[in-house]
Amino acid sequence: MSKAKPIDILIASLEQIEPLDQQDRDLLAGLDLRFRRFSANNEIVRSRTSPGESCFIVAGFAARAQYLADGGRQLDQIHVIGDFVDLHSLHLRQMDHSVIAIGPCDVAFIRHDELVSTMAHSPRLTWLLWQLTVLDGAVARTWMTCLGRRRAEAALAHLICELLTRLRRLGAAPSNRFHIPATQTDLADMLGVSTVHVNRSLAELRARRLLTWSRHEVHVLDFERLALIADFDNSYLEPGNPMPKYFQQFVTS
Amino acid sequence: MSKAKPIDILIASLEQIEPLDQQDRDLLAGLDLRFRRFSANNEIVRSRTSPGESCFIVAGFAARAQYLADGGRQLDQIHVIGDFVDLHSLHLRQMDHSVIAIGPCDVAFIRHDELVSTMAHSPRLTWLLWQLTVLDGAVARTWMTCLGRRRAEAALAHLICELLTRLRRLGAAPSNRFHIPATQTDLADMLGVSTVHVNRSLAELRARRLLTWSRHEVHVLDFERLALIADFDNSYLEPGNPMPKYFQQFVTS
DNA sequence: CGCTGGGTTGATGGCGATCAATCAATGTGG
DNA sequence: CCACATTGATTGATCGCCATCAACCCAGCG
Repeated sequence: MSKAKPIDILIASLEQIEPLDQQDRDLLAGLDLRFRRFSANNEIVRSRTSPGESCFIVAGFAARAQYLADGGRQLDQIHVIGDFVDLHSLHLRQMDHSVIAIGPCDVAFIRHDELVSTMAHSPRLTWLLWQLTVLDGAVARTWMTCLGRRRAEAALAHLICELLTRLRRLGAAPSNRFHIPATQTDLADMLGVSTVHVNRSLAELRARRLLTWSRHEVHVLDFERLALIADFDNSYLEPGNPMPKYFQQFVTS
Repeated sequence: MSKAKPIDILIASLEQIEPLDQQDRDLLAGLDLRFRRFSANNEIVRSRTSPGESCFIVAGFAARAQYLADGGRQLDQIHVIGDFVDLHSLHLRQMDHSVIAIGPCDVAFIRHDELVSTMAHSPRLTWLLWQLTVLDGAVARTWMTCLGRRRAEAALAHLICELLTRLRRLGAAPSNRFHIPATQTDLADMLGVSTVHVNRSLAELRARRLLTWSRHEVHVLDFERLALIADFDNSYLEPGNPMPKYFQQFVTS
């Protein structure tokens, strides 16, 4: 685990879903990666463009953002290390959203043609990458329910539960503490409320002694109760179905 | 087009993205379909189950729904004829949402094993089905922005613009009129507001002479202005990238 | 006919927006 | 080392969107 190469981060992320065989790992390890560091609020992928590469997060946090005519923005989803944030561009003729850095963020890019030929050699990787986009949809739907039907405090609690659950799985949240460089402005754009209201919702969670959040350091004091007021159910974060056998047996046409 | 068999509806839907060759059409035509009619508010696919089949809409409307602990629900997306609404269950170990009928709805089910072996014979169908799930995500993100950052009236206008755009493409909205059996309660659960407020937002749109909506018959009078207040941009509804050549050349391992 | 589900309208109140001020932390140039 | 600027967090005051409760209408239907 120490001195993990960037590609190992992606491999580990995929193996959370399903174990890879050595051949798949070799295929991935053979990929030609381009690296770049972004600082807060910079665009990793720009809306309305047609990138020739997809990217995953090597370090830090990123988010998907849609911009409005009035200059406002909605953050749809927050992504953590290992997330293949821009698999979508493989299929989208034009990006419907931007991917932006939340705090400093290291990103690895893979050219689409390389990605495709890798998949052509591995039904399992094809299946897994497809699945990533489907699981992504489940996260999106869950967040929609927060936006549409929960009050800001509950939605914020839900977001924190989700982040903690995901980071804990990566071993990045020892004793329910984690670092996240998001500002209250970022949270406001995520929750669809004003920064002032985020501040008050957060103050309320603190007052209830459910968590502390200071200087970008979050400490969840009572996950159980936090999950309760958030109406949080982690099953949407679970891995999906393993690849069916039949999928393996591709026939060259 | 007349007397279309149910599978032709799916084929037409896929060919909106990319033309199929005869072999792919034959593969689809050979699928064993199970049909069932649902009436309003009945569950086509139930949340938290693990279906062994996926389904597409043959006639009518359906929606994805997530339920809350307090008994409320959020409708995440409305689906129309030809939509492969439940491709997700192929990948999800457990459904994170229900699919319910909005008004009477005819649905065709395909067993997962059949679907998978069909894909195993056609990289193009694999690519297209994957793409459907990705495009689905783009629609979801766009709706999130409506939920988070638009007032009810604008969000409602946006929803109507989306429906009209999709139905027009299917030839199901002659002269900007279409039928939809959704009640104001359904719209409220979609928009994340109360039925009373839906009623008032709708009244406002009528007062501005942008549309009429009565007895489940919608007539959009001024699409341009409706799109303007909705901040509607249809590009997220466009087809995605065609299958890259390399994807074709699967290697049997 | 009365019942029922949906649509419409009014009154009242709360959540959250907006404007504004203050404060804490950090950075910058002199 | 200190004035000054900048960024983000916090708090108060006021306002508006939308929830909630309640009544009423209307069409379809047994």
